[in-house]
Amino acid sequence: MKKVAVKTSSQRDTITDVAIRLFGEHGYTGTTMRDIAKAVGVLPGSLYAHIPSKETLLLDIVKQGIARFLTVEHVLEAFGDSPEVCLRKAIQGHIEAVAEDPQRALVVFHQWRFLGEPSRSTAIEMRRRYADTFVKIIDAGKASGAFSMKLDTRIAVFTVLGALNWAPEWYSPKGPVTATDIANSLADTLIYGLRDAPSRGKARGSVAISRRGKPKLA
Amino acid sequence: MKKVAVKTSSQRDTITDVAIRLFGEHGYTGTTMRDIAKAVGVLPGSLYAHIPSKETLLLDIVKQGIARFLTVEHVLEAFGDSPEVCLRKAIQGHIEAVAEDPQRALVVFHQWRFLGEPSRSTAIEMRRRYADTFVKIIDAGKASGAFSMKLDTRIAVFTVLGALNWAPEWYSPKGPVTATDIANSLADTLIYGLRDAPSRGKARGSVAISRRGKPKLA
DNA sequence: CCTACCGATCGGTAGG
DNA sequence: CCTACCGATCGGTAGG
Repeated sequence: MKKVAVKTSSQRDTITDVAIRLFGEHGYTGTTMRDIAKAVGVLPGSLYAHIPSKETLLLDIVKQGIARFLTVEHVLEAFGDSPEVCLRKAIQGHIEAVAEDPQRALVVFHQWRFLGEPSRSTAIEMRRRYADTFVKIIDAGKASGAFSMKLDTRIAVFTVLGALNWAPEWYSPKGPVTATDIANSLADTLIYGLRDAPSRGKARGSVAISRRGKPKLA
Repeated sequence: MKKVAVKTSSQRDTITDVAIRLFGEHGYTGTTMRDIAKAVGVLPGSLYAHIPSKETLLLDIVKQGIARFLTVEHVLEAFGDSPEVCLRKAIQGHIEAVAEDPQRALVVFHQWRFLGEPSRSTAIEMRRRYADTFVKIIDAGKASGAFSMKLDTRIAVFTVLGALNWAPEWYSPKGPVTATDIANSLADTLIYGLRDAPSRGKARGSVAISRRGKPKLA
């Protein structure tokens, strides 16, 4: 027995949803308002009865999209969790958000650049805050001994986020493996990879990663 | 004592180089021929004395770019190398190619979609061949026992390539860490991560990654 | 490589 | 949400 009144989405929601798909596939600059109008089923000018501009559409998608990813911040609140469990939960949350809408993830990861100021700075700050969740987990892991102390936190975070952010490029709900299995596979590889190992950093005889200056997370 | 005749690059090379930077920063569809002309220092129509079209410019950049990455295929020829050493060399080669020109890498990874057929299919085939290098290394590692037999090769390759392909988003030659150190850090994390571990695949009690069908590498 | 220009298309609007 | 349209800009070309 399913509720029949599933909530009629507003026309603005329809436009936003169409824009996510087109921005994801052809990029923001590669999508025209006429493309969106045609896919929605109205004439180009009619879109402006529901939205103020093309850029507002992108801003809404990016802001709500990053906000969705930011829900994984909750994993930090479970104090009982070890850094490994914390990282696994964060990876699961991230892949869940990707699987929920891979095209939206693509827009969030690549199209925010086309926002004008000050929207662009807002998006960058939200992304920075998201990355910071992973910084905290990895730093906690280094402190607890779960992860190698030889790790450069900045590079470790980019390694993890890189592997995760590539997922929307290949994930398909019709693919052979479920999102949950993908998340656990990524978590296994990344968590084991961050552990200490006798040979780490000795590959070319280097004692540790040499720095030219202060660490800095973009 | 340096040779003074450094080779005067042709105007076409200049145009291509400018296009790499603009396509990398604003995307193919976000860059106009007028943008390129202004940056080169000629009037828009003058570009067509050197190139046939905007898309030819993209095709050249993408083809030469992937070809640069394909030079890492050579690591497969060293039969004496263990899969671990092979993977480390491949990662080093990849990061070298990224560091050599991060913007070109960005175009190779994201702008090939805007090629029309049959160029697009050619680019996809070259990318598939590149990914196949990593498939072979990981399969060899699974066979030799270097990497976990529980690994799904397809997911493992995407994990590695995801971490590597994200590098141009954050790498800077003026950054605090050298490209060589970045490559070795990535190699450490990924190689250790792919090894077998008692708890792998047991995170949620799953015996192995369940499949809905046959494996398939995009 | 410039002058001068082409038809097509862009994001967006006035008025209903 | 449509009709009808705006000025700006697009990739590309002819002729020199």
